[in-house]
Amino acid sequence: MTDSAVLWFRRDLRLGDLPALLAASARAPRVLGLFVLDDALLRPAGPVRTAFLHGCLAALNEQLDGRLLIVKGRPDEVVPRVAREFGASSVHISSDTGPYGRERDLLVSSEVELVATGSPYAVAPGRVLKDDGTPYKVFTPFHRAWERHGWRTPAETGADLVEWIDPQGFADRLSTGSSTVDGVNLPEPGEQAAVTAWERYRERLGDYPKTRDRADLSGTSRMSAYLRWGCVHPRTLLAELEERDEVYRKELCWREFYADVLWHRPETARRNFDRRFDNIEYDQDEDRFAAWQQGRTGYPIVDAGMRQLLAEGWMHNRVRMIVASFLVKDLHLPWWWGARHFMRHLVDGDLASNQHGWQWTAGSGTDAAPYFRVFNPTSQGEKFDPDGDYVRRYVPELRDVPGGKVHQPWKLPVAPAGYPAPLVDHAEERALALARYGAIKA
DNA sequence: TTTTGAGTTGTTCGA
DNA sequence: GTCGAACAACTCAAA
Repeated sequence: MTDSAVLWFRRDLRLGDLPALLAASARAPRVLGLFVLDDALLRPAGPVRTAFLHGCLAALNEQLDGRLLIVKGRPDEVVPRVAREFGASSVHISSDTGPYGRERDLLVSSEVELVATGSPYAVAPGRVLKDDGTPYKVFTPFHRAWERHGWRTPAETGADLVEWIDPQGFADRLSTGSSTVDGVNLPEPGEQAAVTAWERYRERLGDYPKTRDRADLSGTSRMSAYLRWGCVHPRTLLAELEERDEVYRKELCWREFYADVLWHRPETARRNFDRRFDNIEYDQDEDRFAAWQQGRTGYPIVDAGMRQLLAEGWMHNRVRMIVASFLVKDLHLPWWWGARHFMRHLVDGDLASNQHGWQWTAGSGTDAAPYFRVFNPTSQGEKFDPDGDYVRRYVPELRDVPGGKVHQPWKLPVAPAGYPAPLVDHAEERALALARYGAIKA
């Protein structure tokens, strides 16, 4: 037993149910909390996710009575230096199972003793395997095996477990950056906010199966940003679900499935999971891409979604599928263009869920949508935003169009001022998409 | 090894 | 308006 240890926070910005903290406390009575602002990690993130991160760091710092050490730099340089400086013999982490995190941790572990305890998942990626020892490629059997595997109950941890080392005077110490972005409505950051949001949502969990697909209602839990930064662990949520919450539990499992897929196939963060789709013909139309990004396609549900993304750093899950289908199958643009845009703007942007969600839409992923499954943006709008409230909330040009009529503005006697005509004809583009997908099968 | 049942999220067409 | 079938085979998982 030595005197002190480092707890290096990454995507586990909390103190409750944190096994790495338990492990650190078993090694040393005095612990230094560290976060490394790593350019490589933050590069794909835009101002929104960065601001939310800073908010979470500020909240964590407050929980530690101002003793969180934030340092900018390369982890393989910063972490060993900090450990040396504070006389720590071990550095404790929760595993990061993404492609970048794995390489980074391998590099750091050649310099210091890196002790990994726990992961951001109820079941760590790589644990659920088929009887023959190979990973699952289809969700439903993975889900069955994942439920069978099970997970621990939440660990009892908290700030009072150790004495936190005060890093006052450490030369490179930074304070947290801004936790706001002009014009963007972000969720309240931090562990306490996550717990409060979850407690409030729990009362409405029973409605989840009925309302989760409705863009106009607040039927989803909006825990994604908190799960992204580990303000709360999925185990904590799972422990409070009941039998009847199967649909919600399944959604948490999707997050674990995609993390598992990325663990086994790290290259699929950039490339098609199914390499046969490398031959699909995509267009390279920057103007159409810009119209999609800005929410000026002339299809109201698509434009509302893209504008919600810019206004809130978040988009309703159903609408994410609609805009993704539109980019890939109506505009014929590469899925990774859309994936990159999402990763830049989403406050909950998670590499595994994002890249594989996009590949599902594009047809190139695990358990992919059959290629003939092309979302119709008009009927999806009418189905999941029946009164048009969602569209009017984000598209002011259509604010005076009543009810569900808002989904087909081109049918109105007078075209709404300032709103664009449809960028493409859906029926035509659908036929073209089917033809291109059919071509690679031949 | 072989066989069998099944596979997130949809649309369109024709009866 | 409502309903079922077609869309297309193919791969996966497990018995």
